[in-house]
Amino acid sequence: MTERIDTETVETLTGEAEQEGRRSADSSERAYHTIRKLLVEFKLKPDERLNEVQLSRSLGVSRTPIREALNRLASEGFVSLTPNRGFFVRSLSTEGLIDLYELRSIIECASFRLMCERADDAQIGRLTAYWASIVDGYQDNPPDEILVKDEQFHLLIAELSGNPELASQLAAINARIRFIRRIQIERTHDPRQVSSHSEIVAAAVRRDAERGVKLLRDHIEMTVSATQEALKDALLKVYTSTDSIISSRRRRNPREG
Amino acid sequence: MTERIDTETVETLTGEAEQEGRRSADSSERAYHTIRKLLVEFKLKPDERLNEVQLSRSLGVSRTPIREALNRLASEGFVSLTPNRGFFVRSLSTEGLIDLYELRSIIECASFRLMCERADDAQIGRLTAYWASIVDGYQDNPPDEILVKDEQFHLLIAELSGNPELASQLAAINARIRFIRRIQIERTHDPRQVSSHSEIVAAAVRRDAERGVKLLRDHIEMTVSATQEALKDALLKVYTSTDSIISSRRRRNPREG
DNA sequence: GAACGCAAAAGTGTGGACACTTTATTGACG
DNA sequence: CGTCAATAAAGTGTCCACACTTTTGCGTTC
Repeated sequence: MTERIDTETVETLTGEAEQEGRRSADSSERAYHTIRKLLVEFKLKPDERLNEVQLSRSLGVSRTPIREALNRLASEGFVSLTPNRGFFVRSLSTEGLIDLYELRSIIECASFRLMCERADDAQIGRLTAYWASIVDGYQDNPPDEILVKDEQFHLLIAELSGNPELASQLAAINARIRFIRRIQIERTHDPRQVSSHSEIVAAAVRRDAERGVKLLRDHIEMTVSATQEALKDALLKVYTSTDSIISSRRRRNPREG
Repeated sequence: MTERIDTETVETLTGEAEQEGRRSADSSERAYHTIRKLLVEFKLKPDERLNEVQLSRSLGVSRTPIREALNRLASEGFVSLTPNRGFFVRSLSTEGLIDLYELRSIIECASFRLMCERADDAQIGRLTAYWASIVDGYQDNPPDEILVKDEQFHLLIAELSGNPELASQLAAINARIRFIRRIQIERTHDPRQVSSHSEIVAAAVRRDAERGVKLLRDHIEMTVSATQEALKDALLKVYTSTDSIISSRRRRNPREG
């Protein structure tokens, strides 16, 4: 069976008819987003070797933009590169995820603290307004929506810290844990999420850094433990799906642990 | 005047004779390190447009590995990419640097805290041993050596936190502020650096997280103010050097702010 | 029949070509 | 003279070709 990628997912790239040669001038960019999406959505499985030729065929572009995309993804931690052997999907280990959650907690807590110090009332107002605009029926949203809204909420705090580096770091971390977060959100319909966010907003209004940091830490801590469980589901979900891109016979990279 | 890059710096790439075709299989990797070094050392100036053809000629490889290297450098924040216009050296603004120092402080303080919680005596021993091995005549080293040793010291703390993400984040941040740190170290021969490190080690041995965090914060804070001054020197150093690669008439990228 | 080695196949790494876009240059027009 | 348009030059984005490396497959040997 020749390995093929779900066309529905990839369509975006080949969308605009392309009988004749090149003209788009952003194949790399689109390849980057498409492959990244495949990674986030588990279409490409952990430890799997990425075949450049196959990817280029699937996305309808040559290997050059594929490689440029993979290089970017490599420095962002989505994939790894072994010389002369190619790119591999980042492995999915519990420890690695816990580390990322820990990093996220650090960035977010620091962001909140700085926001309390620096943000003026109008800026804090943006946070309360945003939360007010999504709080109604928050839990009734589909998981994808919840995920986006939750990420936006936390990202807004990072932006209000006044340090754009914090915001971009958080965005990068979010992208890397998104795949597991989505699964975790599907599993746990915890109403405490809502009250937790409300309390965080309240602490922000009072400029109560200590309280907010504690809330955030617990908020994230809570998800970490849920993640442990979600991970089992994830692994199941990954290794049982029939439309695997790579052929069934899966082998670990012999050069890595 | 055709723009040329100091050959002495670049030599590393063409070092091993290459009359006949290709065979190395790591041109991208070497291009990455070479260009990164050029950026760190100010050989390539802020806001300057990077000419791929020229770079490829200078480094003796084709544009393909150059572009792969630039893509990686782009996602690491060293350069930016504007479609159809190419790669530009990250601009050198005070605010941006302060943000990076702040991020560094956040990562380091969190690392220290975690190290105190998690590292066993043998691991703390590595820290004390490393510091003991470099403390003698620390300030007498050339600036480059001081920089490397200082970075290693702080990186070791991040590693001892037990969270590899923290270590890799810190390494990335260090690379981005290295160019200004070097200049700053040249300027300020502050003996407090030494005692500061010693105190940090002492706090680590006592597992005194609060004390260590305070020391680190002050330690970095101190450098930030020195950086403000160093920046003036840097800008001078950059824009007065006669063999500027960019022509005198300097224009900002019209598509950016 | 298991281990080894050799040859074919698959796959990555890089050079080079060329279309399209941006930038620089030239010349006409006000 | 300065502004604008047309044109030429330079530069990027992408494809393709091919060398070199790794992996697979097969036959040979003990």
